[in-house]
Amino acid sequence: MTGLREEKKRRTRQALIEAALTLFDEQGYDGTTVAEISARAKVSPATFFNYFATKEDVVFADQHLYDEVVDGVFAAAEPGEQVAELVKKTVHSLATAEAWSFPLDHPLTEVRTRLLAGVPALRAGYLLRNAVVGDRWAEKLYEACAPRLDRVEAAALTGAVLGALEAALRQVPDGSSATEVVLATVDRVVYGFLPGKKS
Amino acid sequence: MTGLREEKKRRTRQALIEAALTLFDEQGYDGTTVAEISARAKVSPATFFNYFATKEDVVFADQHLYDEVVDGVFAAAEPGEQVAELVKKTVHSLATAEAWSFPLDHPLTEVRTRLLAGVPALRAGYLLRNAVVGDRWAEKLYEACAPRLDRVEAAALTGAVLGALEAALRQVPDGSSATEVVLATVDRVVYGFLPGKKS
DNA sequence: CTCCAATCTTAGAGACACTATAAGTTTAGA
DNA sequence: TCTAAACTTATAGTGTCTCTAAGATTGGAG
Repeated sequence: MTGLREEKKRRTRQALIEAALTLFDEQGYDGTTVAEISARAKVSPATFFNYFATKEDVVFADQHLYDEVVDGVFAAAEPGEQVAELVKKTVHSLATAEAWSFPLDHPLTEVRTRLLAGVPALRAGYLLRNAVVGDRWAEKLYEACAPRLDRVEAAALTGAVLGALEAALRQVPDGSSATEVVLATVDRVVYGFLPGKKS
Repeated sequence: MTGLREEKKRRTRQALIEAALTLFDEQGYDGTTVAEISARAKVSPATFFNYFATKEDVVFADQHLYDEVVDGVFAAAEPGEQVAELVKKTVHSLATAEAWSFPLDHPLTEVRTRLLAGVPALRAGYLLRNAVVGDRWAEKLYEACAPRLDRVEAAALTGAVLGALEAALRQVPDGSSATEVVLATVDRVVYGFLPGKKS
């Protein structure tokens, strides 16, 4: 079923991502044109926009999968599950999701991380995608936990978790353990919202 | 000292903001060109970019003042002040700062709020500016409170507060009291980070 | 009042992201 | 092998934004 057509598309897409990240690394994001990216991937500029709606989209690759990750957590949740547990499970699932089109130890993963932190336009795109996932997360959390939480509380909780993680991870020195920071940060935020439920 | 020159510039700037917001309201953000905005304000398109670096900048007006608000809070802080107090003071100062080039009851204020929430590109810009203010806030908070907080904790705390507020305010129905939501949300986030300091 | 210098506005040319359309090419399946 | 669908591409155009240089306006000195 995975015909020659699909395989070719997959390889073109991957070639575009690799070409883009490599050029962004060498020349900067603003210093690289879509024409250069597509030339390096040996396709026409029109084809680039066939795969990615915008130039910045190529950096975010498969991040849209986060929506499905959130849905999956709540689909698997038992009714009446603790709010704190649901939040932590979601964070864990998001943190370990393979939504980056490269293995974590691939050199271009580091390039992408550096771009997301350093190029304002890309940080903005990252924050927006984060916030949109947060909207969905809040909605699911509300549905699963009402009336223990109202809509405002659910949004504040998910917003706080995502906001804290984005800011905190920015301060973690390279090579240091991000996982510990994630766990500690989530614990503290959740504890503020749900004092009785400290795990 | 406030010569005729400065006054004229101020009026041109205000005219551009009003023209832009009015047209965005009538035709949508994407459906409005810089040429239309500058025509309505009776200046050339080149002049528009003299006042605003980008089309989206016109929506954010004087939001850069938030940097000075943050600096002001920490300049006025006494050494050894409680972390919780500093955070709450900063939120209060940010919430009441006049950084919107209109009185809060001006009709265009509502238009701007609707645009920031509804147009993805503008929400992204808003989130980015929020995050940048958060970076500065975290740095100041760390300087004022070290070693009671480390850099990661300071960033997580400010990120959580800003993230929670952005998400929560999105859920508050029109006309309902945003102030109460702000206060309650900040209390909960701060309490998570500083359990002994509940106010 | 006059003129100079600084500042502000503007026109014009151009780079680049992105859209729309239509034509050409490749693949899947009958 | 032939056809229909899917994919790629060229072309032309719109709109944001940059740069440069020329024109207009203002503040201050003589």
